[in-house]
Amino acid sequence: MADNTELNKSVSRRVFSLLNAFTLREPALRLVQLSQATGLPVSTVHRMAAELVEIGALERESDGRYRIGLRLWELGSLCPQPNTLREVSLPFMHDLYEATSENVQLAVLDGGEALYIERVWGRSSVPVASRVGGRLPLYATGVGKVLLGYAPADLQETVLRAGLHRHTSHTVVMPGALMRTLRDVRASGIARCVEEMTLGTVSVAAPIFDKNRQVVAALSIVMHSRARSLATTEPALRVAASSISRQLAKNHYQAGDEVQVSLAEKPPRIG
Amino acid sequence: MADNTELNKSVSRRVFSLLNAFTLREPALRLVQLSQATGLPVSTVHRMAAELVEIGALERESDGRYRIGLRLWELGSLCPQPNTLREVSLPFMHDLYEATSENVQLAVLDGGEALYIERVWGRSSVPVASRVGGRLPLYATGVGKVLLGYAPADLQETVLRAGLHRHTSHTVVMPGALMRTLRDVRASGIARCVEEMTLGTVSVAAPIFDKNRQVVAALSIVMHSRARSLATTEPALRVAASSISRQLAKNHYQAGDEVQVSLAEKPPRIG
DNA sequence: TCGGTGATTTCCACTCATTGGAAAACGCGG
DNA sequence: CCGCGTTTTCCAATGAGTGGAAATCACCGA
Repeated sequence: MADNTELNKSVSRRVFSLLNAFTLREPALRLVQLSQATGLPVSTVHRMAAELVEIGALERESDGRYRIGLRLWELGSLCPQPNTLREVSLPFMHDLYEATSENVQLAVLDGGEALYIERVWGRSSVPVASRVGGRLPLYATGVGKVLLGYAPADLQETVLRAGLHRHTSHTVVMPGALMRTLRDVRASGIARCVEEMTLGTVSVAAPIFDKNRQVVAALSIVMHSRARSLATTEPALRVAASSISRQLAKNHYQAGDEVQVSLAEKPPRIG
Repeated sequence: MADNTELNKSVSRRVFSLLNAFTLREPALRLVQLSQATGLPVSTVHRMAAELVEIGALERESDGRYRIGLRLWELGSLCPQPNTLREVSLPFMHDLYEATSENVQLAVLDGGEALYIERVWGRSSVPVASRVGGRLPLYATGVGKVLLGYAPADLQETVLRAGLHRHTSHTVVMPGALMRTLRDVRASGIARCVEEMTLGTVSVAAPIFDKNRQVVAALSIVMHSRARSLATTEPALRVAASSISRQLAKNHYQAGDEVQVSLAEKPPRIG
């Protein structure tokens, strides 16, 4: 818990170590929990949290627990990378969902993990472990294998060296096997992931490129392992992925930076 | 620009006034711009921004401009309110989109404005002014009229007193007329908005209730004014809105708080 | 190539906001 | 009604943050 104790030099760091205490499975924390999680004295946390509530970065429930505030969500939604990708990809993701009725996901590479940016699904789709804003390991997911496959060699090594944790009996935990898979991914432009994260679900994933043919994200379909074979959904996935890439290129989207997409180009109308 | 000068007492406030300088139309700012926008001395901004970049709250481009960082997006995505609404509503929003091919939007009330939480659209949908994470006035949008119509009287007064700004020749700027509309909205459970924000677009909106029949959000369809009449889309909208309400109730969703939705309930699988 | 202008970065002594221990207030369960 | 864990308030000591100023960089036009 109290991991980041030493690095709490500045106020800003303290503030963010406080905010970072919130996670997907622990989105609401009481004062003492926050104190424990950050290693900061209770009175300090109390004062800071109160200030963050005033600012709107945090909200406080009637039961005294703190949560991430709307203003922080709003701020985060200004982040250009996920926003641009989302804006461009969503229509295609819908198409893909319509064609398959399965989960359609979009993820980027961040800090040696797959960070899920967007997800389209319906009532008949299989439940998945990923959430928008959530992270999953690169080596045991479809999107992860794509992102890792196209990543520079040193990242691949880093991930391998960090250790492959077995999630199911199908998880590939042998470095050699994984490296071979990654080469395949690169060669074929498609990654398959069969029950490596959860028994009963399989996924196919394809890379999304920017105008310089750099991989900026990965698109995947996740379905029940008894569903139609992976092979039949692959063509649709490929089409969607390259459509998105093409559209990104049109918008001059590059690597990890800018572009206002439609905001600047389409005439604003309303709802 | 330099509005919040006086209130920059604490470090946390300064940090957030810095972050708040970023907006949808100005998502990338250079050092001096940040300094101007916040009223803080350049050297101070420089030091702070550098620290925020280290933390990941900001990112810095090759051209020296700062942007909101991925970590901040990730943090914001932990905000329970939009997340829960999104998770529950999206499948229904897709259905609605499939049935109409028009923009489907979800917004909540925040700070006297409509804050857009989610949006589903396709290539054939009319372009809209709203963006996820963006804000539009309550009195000139479909979702806004719903949110305002069901809001407590004092908020209605506040909004009226703040002044109704004319966006198009159709914008209702007479307080009396607006109040009458709001009564209608409340009575009928539907709001209509005809070219009040942008010429050429119309919208219908319906409220979404929590288990205590409190309005927590508004759902709307935005389409070209020459499209099929508003009347024909209303039934579909109503159905979707009440389905979402029912689903929220199932998840014990209340007012502005918690509930882990599916995270805790469905078995985690993968992608 | 060489000034010139404006943005960025570095530096450091002053000072005031932040700190956190301690004690008081709260609130729940037994 | 008591006791324990949590939250809130308080305040004197102090070191982190500040910001003016000067150095450096980057870009442009002559």
